[in-house]
Formats: sequence, structure tokens, C-alpha cells
Amino acid sequence: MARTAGSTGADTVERLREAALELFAREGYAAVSMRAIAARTGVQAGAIYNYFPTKQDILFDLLVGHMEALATAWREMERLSTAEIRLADFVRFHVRYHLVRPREMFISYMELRSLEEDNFRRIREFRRGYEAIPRQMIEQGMAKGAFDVLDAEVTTRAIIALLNGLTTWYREDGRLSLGEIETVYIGLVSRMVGAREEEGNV
Amino acid sequence: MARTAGSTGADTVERLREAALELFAREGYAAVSMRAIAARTGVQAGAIYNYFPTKQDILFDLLVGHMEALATAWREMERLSTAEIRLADFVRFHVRYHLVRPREMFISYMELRSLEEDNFRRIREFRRGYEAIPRQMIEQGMAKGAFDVLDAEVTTRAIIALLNGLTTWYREDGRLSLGEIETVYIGLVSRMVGAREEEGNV
DNA sequence: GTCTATAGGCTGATAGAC
DNA sequence: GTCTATCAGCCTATAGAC
Repeated sequence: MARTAGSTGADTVERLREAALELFAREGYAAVSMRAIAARTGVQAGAIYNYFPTKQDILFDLLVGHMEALATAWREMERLSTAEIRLADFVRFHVRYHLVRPREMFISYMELRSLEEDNFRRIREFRRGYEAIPRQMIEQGMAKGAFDVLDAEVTTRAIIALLNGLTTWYREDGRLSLGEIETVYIGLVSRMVGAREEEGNV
Repeated sequence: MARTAGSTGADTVERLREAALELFAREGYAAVSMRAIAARTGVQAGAIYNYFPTKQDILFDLLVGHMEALATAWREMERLSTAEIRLADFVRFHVRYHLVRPREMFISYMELRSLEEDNFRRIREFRRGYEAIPRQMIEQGMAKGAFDVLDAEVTTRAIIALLNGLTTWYREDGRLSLGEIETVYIGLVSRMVGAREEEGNV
């Protein structure tokens, strides 16, 4: 389903994805018409249907693509890492990965409700898998006595909300660099989990 | 503009607000039709225009109403308080106020982009005023040496994101009571600002 | 104040020429 | 693979009867 490219105009599908991503992020899925996506791509509306059977499939394709790329990047990070991977590494990874993909980040938590039931369930499973990473880190840190947390579930959700909140205010030309934002966020998360030594143990 | 009720069927406008609030929160503004709002209210679509000149005005009315009620509730809290009001009080107020109004909370941060420019600016001003409350508390806490914060702006935004994230997971029939969630959140925020004494100084 | 009816326009999706 | 043309339906908003 979707991702079935044509033969000669093979980059049209990529330009359609880019146009849809931009418009969905800016206007919201329901407010964007197939004609608008086509116009931004430089084709007629009918041409879209060579690549995507429905408008819903475009959204689903974008969200699946984002979640798969995110999971792949995390596994690659794990593979390349020599030391043990800690919560601070997850925070750094998450911030770094999403700050250069603000539109993907935005639609993948704003447009979940625009998904039809089956599609929604599949994306939700992806998300659960990803969010299990910090959750397990927190639970293991608690078990080891390295973290001091009042409620693991709420703390995990609070951290995820804090990280995702980046989308609502981050601007590329803002006061702080990506690295500075990472540092502040790692410090905040470190405190939230009550890490025994503020920098070293997270 | 809006809020101009009729004469005899005076509660129709309130039922329209309730229907629109429910539908906007569940489906998103752009995905909801005037017919759907009317059907949920038990009137015909044309009848809506006795109360709201456009669909946009319904959304704006809901958002203004929410922000005004929020500001009033905060002032009332200040008025009734005998001791000095601290950051913990803000967190408790915010959580308590919003957890019983999840739909208002949800649309007032999800549907900002559905507002036309002038309306958007007015709501944004409301929000800025409200978010200035924790921001000033943090800055004053830093100045007094009661808080230890790496970056006041980012920390403020992170706290607001964390608080607003409640909408995405809170369920009335969840594991934790409202009071327990308040306690966990106050503890988290307390740690984020590096309060000198974990409970006492926030 | 609410109804029915409708104007005028946009929607997602399809058919068939090239 | 893209186009033009079009279907059938839904949209916001308005007009006029009651």
C-alpha cells in the first residue's frame, strides 16, 4: 500500500510527499485538499492517484515513513555506541532527530486523530514501541536505585510531553543552538528522574 | 461579535457551544461541518446563523470564553489566597482547572492554527499573559536564589509543554486521582526549577 | 427563532484521451 | 504518467415562509 512509485516520473511521488508534508503541517490534514497538494507539486489533482489511492493513504504513508526512519535511526545509534546507552542519550537523540524534522514531528502527534481506525492502530503501535525506550530506562534506573521517581508512568509521560512540546516553540533562527537546547533538556530530564549524580548517572 | 444570544430559545446557543466544543475536540475544527454541529444540537444548520455569523466565530467564541474563564479563575485564586502564591500553586491550579475541562484545554492549543489572523493574535495575547505567570515566578525565584535554572525561557516552555501534555493522556477513569497527578506534577516542576528545598520552596 | 430550500462553490475520486 | 472533464456529494452561508 502506498510507496508504490511509478516508472518514469519517479520523483513526482517524492515531490507529492514533500508538498503534503508541508501543507498538512501548516494547515492540518482536514483543511488540505488534493488540489492544493497537486498545485504545490506542479501537477493536476488526478495525477496524485497514480501514486496514492486516497488522501488518507498520503497521511498514513508520511507517518509510517517517519516512524520507520525514527526507529532505524535509533537502532543505528545503538549499534554505533560503545558505552552503555543512558536516558541522556535518548533525550539527546530525540531532540536532535526531531529538531531538524519539525514538520514530521508535528504531524505525527497532531494528526493521529485524522487516521482511520486501522491506520491509527498501526501508528499507535509504532509509538508505543518508541516510547517504551525511555519508560524502560526509567524503570531500570529506579530498580538500580540510580533514579528516584514518584511515579514511573506519569514521569515518562511528562518527559515525552516535554520533548514533544519542542515543536510548538522551536525556531531554527531562535536564540539557542540545537546543542544548547539539548543540554538544557538533558539537565531537566535528569532532574525529573532524580538522578543521583546530576550529570553522571543519567 | 458572537455571544449575542437570542431572546426566547436562549439556551440553544449554549447547546450549540457544547456541541461544537465536543466535535471540535474530537474531530478537529476543519473536519466538523455546520450540519454536524446543528444535528448534535437538534436544530437545522440554518438556525446556527441566528447565534454565530460564521463557523470561525464559533471557534473563536469558545477559545475566548475559555481564556477569560481561566484568567478569572486565577484572579479568584489569588484573591482568596492568604499566603504568598508560589509556583507550586500555579501548577496545582493549572492541573486542577484543566483536568476537568479537557476539551477546552485540547482545542485551545490544537486549534490555534485554525484561527484567522486577527482572531489568532487575540488568543495569542491571552496565552502570553497567562504563561507570563509561571515565567515571572521562575525569574523571581532565580533572582532570590531560591531556584537554580540553566535557562529560564526554555525551562518555562518545558514546564508549559509538560502541563499541556496532560491532555494527550489523562483519562478520568485512569489509575491516578486528580490529587495524585497534581502531587507528581508539582514534584516534577519543583525539581525542574532546582528548588532549594524540594517541597518547601516552590 | 426555526424551518425548508437553495445558491454557489469546493471536495475526493474516476474515466478516457494522449 | 499526466492531462482534461466530470460525477456525485458535501460545504458555508443566505432567503424567505411560518
